[in-house]
Amino acid sequence: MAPPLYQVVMNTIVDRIASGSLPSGAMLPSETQLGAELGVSQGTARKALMELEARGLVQRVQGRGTFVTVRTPETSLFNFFRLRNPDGTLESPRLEWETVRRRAATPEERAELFGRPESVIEIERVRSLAQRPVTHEVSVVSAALFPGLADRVPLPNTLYVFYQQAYSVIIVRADERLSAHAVSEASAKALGVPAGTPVLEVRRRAIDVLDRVVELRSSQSLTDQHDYFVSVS
Amino acid sequence: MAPPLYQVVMNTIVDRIASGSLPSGAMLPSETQLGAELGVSQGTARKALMELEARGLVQRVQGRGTFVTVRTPETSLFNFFRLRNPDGTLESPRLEWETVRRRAATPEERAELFGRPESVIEIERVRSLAQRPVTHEVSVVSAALFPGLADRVPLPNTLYVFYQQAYSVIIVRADERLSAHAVSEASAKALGVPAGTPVLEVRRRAIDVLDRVVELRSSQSLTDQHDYFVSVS
DNA sequence: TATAATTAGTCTTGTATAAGTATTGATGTA
DNA sequence: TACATCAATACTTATACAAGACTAATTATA
Repeated sequence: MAPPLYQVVMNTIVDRIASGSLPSGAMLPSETQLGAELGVSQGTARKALMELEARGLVQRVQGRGTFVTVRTPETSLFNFFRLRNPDGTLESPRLEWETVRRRAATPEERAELFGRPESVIEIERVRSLAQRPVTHEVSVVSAALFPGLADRVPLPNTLYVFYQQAYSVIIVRADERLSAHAVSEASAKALGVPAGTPVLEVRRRAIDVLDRVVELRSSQSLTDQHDYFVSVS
Repeated sequence: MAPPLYQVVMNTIVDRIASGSLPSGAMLPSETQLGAELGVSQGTARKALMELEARGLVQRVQGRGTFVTVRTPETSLFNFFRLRNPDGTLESPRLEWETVRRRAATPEERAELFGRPESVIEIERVRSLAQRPVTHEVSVVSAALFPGLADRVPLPNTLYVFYQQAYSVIIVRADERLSAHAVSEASAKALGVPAGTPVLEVRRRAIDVLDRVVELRSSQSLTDQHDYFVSVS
């Protein structure tokens, strides 16, 4: 069965974005141009663009055009870093320190990550809010998918923006499993809290626009001063 | 400025659902009928219906029709009760006990809840998974918005389904603030765990189809055997 | 009972027109 | 001349409508 035309149009655009030929912030062809270029009507091109907007991949404004969604630290924060003050406001978290190393993948990581990588890059970080360490997180990505990443330390504060800018890997959604535990030994040391302190543990699988699991991240956060904010529907 | 026609169509349908004249599971008029009835084209009626589907208010299947989304305990569970086994599966949580009482609203509750109620109904519950109490939750709703609710104990297991069936109050989304704490004294007693046990606290504001905050819920859960599952995008 | 025809619904595509945005160029004035 | 103002215009997306294709359930028929 042939897929509908508008899906064909969608796929070509997704490919162009994922390949980097339409970089972050770039203006897409207009509905009319796109239709002419791909041999469909303006209405069909329009439907594809609206679908992509609904998925958050592009943004459209009447009278101006359609643009590849720009992931700034702020928007990325809003989506994936979600510690908030009790009143709902948010300061920027500060990156205290990080270590980046390359190592062999565990069997679980091989099974979960896209490409079944033999070798992974592990990024360990401590973030602080209000002059106080609050989050200890470890991110793991395939070394093959992010060549040379380990040589680019220090990495930018917001990894998802960096993935998109430097590797055209666009994170669009994530699964998270949350639990409350007594802080782990490693995190207790990293955060400078006594053993037994309750922490919020978040285990996240980040998924990109091509539906690939490209990052595993596990974090422990202190939530006596801040809340982890979620909006569900 | 007159709103676009498709929004007018949307609003009339939302009103019909919220008023109960289109109950849960009911079939809506077809695109063609709806268009004729409201004096717009089939395409415009279609656009309204698709928008409502995107919001989860109706479900459409080609060749059959459009139906008001049915909230079963299962779908409601999937949306708003999110404790999972580590492997992602889910048993049905059992309702251990509940108490329902009417009392004066606190100033915070008055400020948050729709209608600034003087009087609220408080529903306290303990749920268990695998023969073990895991969640202690307290829900608070406006007494005016849910008349007679306190007289209907025992309440059904899933409140959101009940709200829709009995009061045509349709919860469509929620804000949640999560944190990890040592268990509160009340919850320690309710769950039968020692003081100091880490629990996941969830404070939720549930919002209905008319954009009203209709329920405040605070729960404490044990997460040593289960995870709290979230999907973000 | 099986099978074909019909009906009633959504889905896809196309076209015309409205409305919003930004640029350009003319015009008036200090 | 230099500069601000304003109208025209050449883009863009948004709205609305219409025709035909596809899909599922029901009804008629062999």
